[in-house]
Amino acid sequence: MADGGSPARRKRADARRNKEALLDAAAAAFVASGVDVPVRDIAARAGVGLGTIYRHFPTRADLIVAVYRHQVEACAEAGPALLADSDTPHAALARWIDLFVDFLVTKHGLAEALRSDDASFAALHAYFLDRLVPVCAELLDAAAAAGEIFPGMDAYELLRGVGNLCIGADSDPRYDARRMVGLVIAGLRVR
Amino acid sequence: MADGGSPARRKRADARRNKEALLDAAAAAFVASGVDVPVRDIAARAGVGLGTIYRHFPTRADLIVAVYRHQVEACAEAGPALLADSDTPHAALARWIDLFVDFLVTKHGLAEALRSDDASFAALHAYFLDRLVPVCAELLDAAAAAGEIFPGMDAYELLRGVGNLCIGADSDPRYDARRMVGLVIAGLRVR
DNA sequence: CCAACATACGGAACGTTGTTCCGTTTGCCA
DNA sequence: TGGCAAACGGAACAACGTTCCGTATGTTGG
Repeated sequence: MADGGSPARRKRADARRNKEALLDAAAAAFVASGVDVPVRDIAARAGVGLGTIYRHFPTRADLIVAVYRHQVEACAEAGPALLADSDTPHAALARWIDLFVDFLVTKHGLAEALRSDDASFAALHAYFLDRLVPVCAELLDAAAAAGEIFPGMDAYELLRGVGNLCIGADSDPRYDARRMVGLVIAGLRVR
Repeated sequence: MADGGSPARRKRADARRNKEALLDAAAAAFVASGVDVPVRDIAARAGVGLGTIYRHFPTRADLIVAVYRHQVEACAEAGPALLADSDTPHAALARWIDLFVDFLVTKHGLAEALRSDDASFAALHAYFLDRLVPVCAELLDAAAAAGEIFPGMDAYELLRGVGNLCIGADSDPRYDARRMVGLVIAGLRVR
């Protein structure tokens, strides 16, 4: 358990408890009110003070990353699997992007936060990009190598665009982010 | 009947003057700090009090619409002209969308405001849609009639998606909204 | 088991921004 | 020019993010 050598002392029990409570409370609050939910609401749900939430998660991005880390990891890991399972690299790309879109549109306000240039979201930005851009690049390269899409598409730009297309998709019945993303993926094809 | 004809009394001179000053100040403030610039900043630029700005422009949307009305009108009117001048309806559509994108990406924060579901932006939403959706629909219909794109694309959805793609395009050198929008337009083509 | 100390906690307090409200000023017309 | 409706200004309040420090408590050495 001790992470050998590192002098990182075991945290106090109440600190660990509060961190867990905050994660649970934040997850619930995000579902109920979106990732923009006021910090006070999360603290109240968790039954802790404001100081506590800022001590454990200095920025909102830290909290969001902590809450959604597992799902982002799952999405990242699905990339190679889809490439192996799909008929063509382009199909794998399309299915992977669909996973990403499904994830984003079901998280109230996450797409907005993801593209925000607010400094307090830098960690969020960085985490998503670090984890997903390489996967997307791999899929793009495979599809380009197979001659299915024109080469040179930048993975960051594609993800950024797809993320943008997901903004507000959950609060407008006349807008279907999946259909628009589908157009983008179709537009990538060589003709 | 008593209010028949034009009962609209001529406004007081100071009121007209202040409204003009506010429009100028808002235009400058939008350029300098984006359409999210604090109301106080606009009031200070115009040299008026807070009450005055709210009296003339009850919501931020009213102010934004007033500032950009001319440019939106110009964009709307360019639609039929492009249809007449271009080689094909699809080309006209592409050029018109480019106009729209150029307009959006040069207005700090406007794309965000446009897609916001905040009630105070309802008037903005309504104005842009009323003015631009019919034009876009006309271009889409023409392209579909010419067999260049698959039929059934909804003008509202396309504009909404294009607007989304423009969000944050002016603060990220790695992201080119025009290229992403180009993919969408390419994706519309029948193959 | 207890004391002493580092750790962690809670929430008051402050800054920013949107929005309302009302006492005061001012343009306009008779 | 007098009077009044129109318009003005900014104080005041609410919501929110963020900081800070006096207080409480888990942990550990004796």
